[in-house]
Amino acid sequence: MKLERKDEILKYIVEEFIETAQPVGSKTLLEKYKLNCSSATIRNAMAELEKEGMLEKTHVSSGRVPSAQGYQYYLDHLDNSALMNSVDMEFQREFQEVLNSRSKSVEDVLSRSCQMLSEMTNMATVVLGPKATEELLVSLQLLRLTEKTAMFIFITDSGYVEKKTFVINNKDGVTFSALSTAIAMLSERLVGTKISELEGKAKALEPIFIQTFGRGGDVVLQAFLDALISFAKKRFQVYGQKNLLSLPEFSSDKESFLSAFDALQDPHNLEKNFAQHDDIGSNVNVAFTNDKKGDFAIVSKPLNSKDSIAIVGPKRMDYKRVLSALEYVVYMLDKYYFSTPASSSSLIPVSEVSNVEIMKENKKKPAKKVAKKGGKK
Amino acid sequence: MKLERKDEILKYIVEEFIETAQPVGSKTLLEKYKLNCSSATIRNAMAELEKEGMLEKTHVSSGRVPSAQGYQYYLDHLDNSALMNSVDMEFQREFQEVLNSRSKSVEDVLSRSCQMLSEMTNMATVVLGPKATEELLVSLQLLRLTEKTAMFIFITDSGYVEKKTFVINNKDGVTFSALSTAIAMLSERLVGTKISELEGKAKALEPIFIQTFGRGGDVVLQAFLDALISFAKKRFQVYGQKNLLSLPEFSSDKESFLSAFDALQDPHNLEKNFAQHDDIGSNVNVAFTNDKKGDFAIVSKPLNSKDSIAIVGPKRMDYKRVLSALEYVVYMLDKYYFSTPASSSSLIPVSEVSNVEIMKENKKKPAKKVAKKGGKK
DNA sequence: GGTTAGCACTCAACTTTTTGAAGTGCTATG
DNA sequence: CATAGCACTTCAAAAAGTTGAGTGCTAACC
Repeated sequence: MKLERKDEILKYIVEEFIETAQPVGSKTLLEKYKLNCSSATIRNAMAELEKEGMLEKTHVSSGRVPSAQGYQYYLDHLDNSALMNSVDMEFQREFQEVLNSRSKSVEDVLSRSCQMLSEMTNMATVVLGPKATEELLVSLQLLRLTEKTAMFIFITDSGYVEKKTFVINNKDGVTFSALSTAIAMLSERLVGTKISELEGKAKALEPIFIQTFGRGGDVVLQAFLDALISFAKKRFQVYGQKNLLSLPEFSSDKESFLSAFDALQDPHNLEKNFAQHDDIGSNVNVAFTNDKKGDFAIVSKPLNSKDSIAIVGPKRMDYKRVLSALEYVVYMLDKYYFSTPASSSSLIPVSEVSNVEIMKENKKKPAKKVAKKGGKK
Repeated sequence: MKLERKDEILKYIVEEFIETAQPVGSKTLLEKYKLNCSSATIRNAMAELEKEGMLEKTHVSSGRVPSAQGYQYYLDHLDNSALMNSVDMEFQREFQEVLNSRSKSVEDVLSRSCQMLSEMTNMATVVLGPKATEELLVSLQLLRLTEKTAMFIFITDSGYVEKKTFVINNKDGVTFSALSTAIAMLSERLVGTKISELEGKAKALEPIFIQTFGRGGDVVLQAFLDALISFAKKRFQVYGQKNLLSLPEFSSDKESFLSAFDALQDPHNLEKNFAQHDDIGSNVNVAFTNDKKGDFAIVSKPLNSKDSIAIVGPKRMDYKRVLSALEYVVYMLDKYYFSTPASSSSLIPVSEVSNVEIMKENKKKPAKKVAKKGGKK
């Protein structure tokens, strides 16, 4: 059996299955893709590919479906250099509009980017930030909201903001102004500390507090520490998870959708499947999960030094589309937001670039390589 | 036909349907509830109730299903005084634990409360805040994140925090310190302004900015205004929407779940069906929606002067359970968080109340009345 | 060796038929 | 006004039959 043809057949099967979500048969393959051989030959090739673990059958007389290994092989042999130029023009145009949109805050642009990614890929998109506990406290404030309520505001070095509102009751000398003093004191000592080390460091201040405020100081400190414990580990945003419901792999079976939904409720579970920041700027990472929580493909890429962006869906996804779209979006965001080349302009760089370039001929396409990364089996 | 019996039959039908989600027949009714009459009598009553618009049939020889009007009647005639005491003991115990939990910030307690409500009612729970645009700006800050990025932080009088990160590029004199001065200036003039009026008011400052900063000031101001425009209207949290998927009304039909999901993506659409704050502290409101977006019941109650909490699900929901749970939770939250009776204690009131009371015998049950409010038909 | 035509077999998916349970309305009677 | 009885309706689920896409294998062919 010619190796070349076998590869080709595998590729076609993967693509056909990606498109139709139906097991692929030898005849269909023959008709749709012009292979100059007969269906019997294709069947032979398929039998071999199955033996090699690239394909699977749903039942003895069904067509073939790619296995995880099959997808992996497909991904490893994708023509990456062509991907970047395959980004849909319409998408590029729309994305350009986002970059030129009125509000150019990182939050707004990122959120709209993700919505667009979700929409065009019909998958869920996740932006995953670093664990808040690994970040540094850069600001600790107290704000009076009403007569009886006050709000702590914690801000970390990557701009994560967490607020905690408390009810104050002017007893035991816990007045707003006392609180204010306490927080100023805490702020002075704790800004610059890693969140995870905050508790220990704050605890050490307890004697000072009790000395200064009496018993009330104790309570303040405890409340502060308690608030910290629930300091969100959730540094993520999920977009378009409802898209998954329209996919055949989830719509047929309620359970699987729910488990996908759950997994996306707390994507930190998926974190180990994300691209690492070590190789920032280089690769798109494709990982497959395979646990009780479900069976996903996670296509991810570091977005900047802290965050990653990922497209999450079933293994059967249009990788060409997904990889190229993600690559494109990250490239553009990086270019216009996260790096600031000398050539670019003032406060909001994009505002000056009235016509964001559209990549059609590849002049300076970024390095692109799909990295392997096996999910735990 | 005895009126009393008819009422009773309607009530049983509603409750049976709530429980089983199946059309209710005369025989079932007779067997399950001890009505001292025959099935034929029940049938006659049902025929009358149908004529009055309380019941509907799914097809000519099916059992009966309550109509919206039927539910309304049922709700109007619920024995409200008994509800408050019907809250599940286990739930009360668990809720007490939440109130006594380590972190007593309003955010944490509220979020856990809603999770509990969702879980016990198997519905979605929504906390809806006021429109951000109707609130006052109480703080406007600038924070340097990295060499190249800075973050605006807006805070409104109800403690809503919004952040916008921008990339700074030291050109045209737009340095961080210039920005800082600008924001200080803006802050001085704009704090206390209603968000919706901010834009106009800021615009008036443009000449001053241009004069002070030259062209750069212009850009800053514009960026600021643009960020405002996307200042989230979304002041809400949704919990447990995945529960809806397990309900027969949604699980059978993907479309209906999606429309429910969509409706919950932006609950401000549902806002008109929420309890009004005029009658704060008084009533639980039950409203039915009936539009293209779907068919829900919304059981809501003002939580404090700003926010409302609502349980959202299909019209077929266990109203006794839902009403009592919501009533209970809001009552407890109000008691320990939003009002601060003289009796209560220091910084975080609940921390002192080591054993939050459990209502078993009704001593001081709050005023309770179900308000009518027709959804638009 | 690789390729192909042909054939028997498998199995899921769809359609049709059958059956039974749950329900109603109506009528005559207590 | 309530009830027993009966004829009729409808849906849902099971059973039975039909179809079609797919396979593996064998024998022949280049």
